[in-house]
Amino acid sequence: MTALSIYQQHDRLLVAVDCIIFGFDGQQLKALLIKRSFEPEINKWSLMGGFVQQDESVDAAAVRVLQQLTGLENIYMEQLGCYGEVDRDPAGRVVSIPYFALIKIDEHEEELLEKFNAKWYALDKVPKLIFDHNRMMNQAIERLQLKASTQPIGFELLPEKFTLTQLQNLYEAIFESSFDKRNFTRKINSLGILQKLDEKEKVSSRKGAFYYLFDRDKYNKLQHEIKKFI
Amino acid sequence: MTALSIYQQHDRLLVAVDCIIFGFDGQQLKALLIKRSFEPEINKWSLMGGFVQQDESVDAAAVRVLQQLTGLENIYMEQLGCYGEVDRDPAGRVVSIPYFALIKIDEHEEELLEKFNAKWYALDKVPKLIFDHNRMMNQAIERLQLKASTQPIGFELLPEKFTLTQLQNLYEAIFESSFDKRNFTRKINSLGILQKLDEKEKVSSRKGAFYYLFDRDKYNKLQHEIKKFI
DNA sequence: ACAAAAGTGTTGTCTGTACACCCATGC
DNA sequence: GCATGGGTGTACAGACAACACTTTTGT
Repeated sequence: MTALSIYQQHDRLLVAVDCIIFGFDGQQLKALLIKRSFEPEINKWSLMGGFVQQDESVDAAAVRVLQQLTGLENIYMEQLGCYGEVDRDPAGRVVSIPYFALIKIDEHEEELLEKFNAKWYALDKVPKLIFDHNRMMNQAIERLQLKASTQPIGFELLPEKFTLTQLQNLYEAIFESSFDKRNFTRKINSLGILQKLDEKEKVSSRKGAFYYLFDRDKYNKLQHEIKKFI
Repeated sequence: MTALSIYQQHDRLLVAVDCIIFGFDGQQLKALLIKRSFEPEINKWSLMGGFVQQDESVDAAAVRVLQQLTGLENIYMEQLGCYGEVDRDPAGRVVSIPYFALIKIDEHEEELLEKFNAKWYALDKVPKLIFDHNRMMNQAIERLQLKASTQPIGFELLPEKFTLTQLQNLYEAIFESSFDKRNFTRKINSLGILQKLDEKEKVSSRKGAFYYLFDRDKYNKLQHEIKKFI
């Protein structure tokens, strides 16, 4: 009896990963969806997904799928859980592990949209998706809100240099609410994790707004003192 | 080509569930562990687990495994995520979905310990477990803390009637810290979700302490106003 | 000179925290 | 009558929320 055969009697299932990809265009949070090019549910809107292979970890499968379908690497990803209903996929017994990914939308937009039938949808305009993908999407939004309130993941969605107004717009989009500009600025500055540059962004105003950087070193030192971001 | 055959080319994996079972003995939070009676890693301490079958959902498998190994039904359970490293189980490629469960320890204790090689361990005395089960345990503790701070799941660990001291001891065990009795009482009472009984618990003090019930109806009405429990 | 976005302080309210004594009862 | 755990109020500090005007500069 080899080690492998111990489990021979048990059922084996297909295991998939699905990616909820978030981007921010400066005003709205958006999710990247594709029109499926294969059965079942061909031509319907869907998350980007793929199957986990025998010799790769589930996390690695998520990274691979994201890379294959978008060309993106070194992306913030986080596992959301496991969707395991028997009939969730009509074409077979597939257990799916959804991940959410945060990308800087402007760096990659063109290549993505062309390559596959991909499209950015504002979160309140997301169409009906296949299977249980809308539930996954909603879970991802909730998790993004939860996570963004206690950890500095918002910066994954912004360009490296950003203005305070851009940062506030992002958080307003994530939390679907609006903040007082003075309170927001004071709160963010008091965290001590931003680095102010001398350079100004001059496109969206005549006066110009100072650019800031997220200072990851400062954050790493302070992170145990920071309970709440917003 | 049948619907099923569409996915024929993809690998199929073993999918398991593992249960982190928490109980509270009045003083300490404890986890229920078993000494494995089968290979691999026979006679080592382990979480309670089993394989997901072709015709049952992953959630249903977790409920079934808990029922089979403890006799317990109608138990609070919550999925924690997915552990998918290739080599996590040396005997085969197994993806595991851990769940945490909260049980009222006193109602069931005897039957459990006998039936299997099961034992309650205080959380700071948990031994080395097989595979990645210690990581799962730690994740479960973190999740329990997170969840208990915003939702009324503590009551799943207490007998139906409990005193404020018992409730405080529980929260102190969960958060590994101690609270001021007056502040705790005021906070809990201000939530308006407890029902005070006329009856007193007379074992642990001469004066006696009033019993309370968790009032789920009141909670359901108030839940959107309650952001934070403790 | 004006339009448009950037930047900046103060005050009141609420929430959380620290702290100590009397009460009821069984023995 | 005393030992044991139960029950209760107040004061201070920090966090959060509401609020409006001046600055800069391109046209």
